Amino acid sequence: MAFWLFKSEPDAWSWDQQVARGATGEEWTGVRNYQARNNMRAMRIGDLGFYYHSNIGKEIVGIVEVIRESAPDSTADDPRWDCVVIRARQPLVRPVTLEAAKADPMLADMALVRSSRLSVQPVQPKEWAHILKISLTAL
DNA sequence: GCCAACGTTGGC
DNA sequence: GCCAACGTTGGC
Repeated sequence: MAFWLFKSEPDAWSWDQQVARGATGEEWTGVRNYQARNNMRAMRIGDLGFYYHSNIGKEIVGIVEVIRESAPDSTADDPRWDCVVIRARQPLVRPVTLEAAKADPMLADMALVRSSRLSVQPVQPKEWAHILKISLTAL
């Protein structure tokens, strides 16, 4: 199983909206970047991802699960774009901010920290575990 | 609101 | 196939 990170501006589609979709999940539409799309194509059902709020909050707020593998994006007029479906699993015990991630040497190589604008990123298992740990110990 | 970083487009 | 122009993202 692999780990990922999905960025979303809460103004456009927030964690709360994602949660409200329940087990049905939500098609992760709108990605028009090859790298991000390729990351989605590499996803398998059951893979987990962090849900990151960009612009407002700038923090990882929850965990999502891939429930459908990549298929044509219904909002795209070009067949080269496709996307997965994700559902909310659970909120983080406490959000992990970009600031906290940047300050943590363990996360220095994380795509998010390296100021990548990539909207769908891979997360290393060590990074995944470490962020979960921060989320718990930040209390 | 600014702007740096970066991806994409299109003319040549 | 190069590269300038342009658009977008997202932190600050």
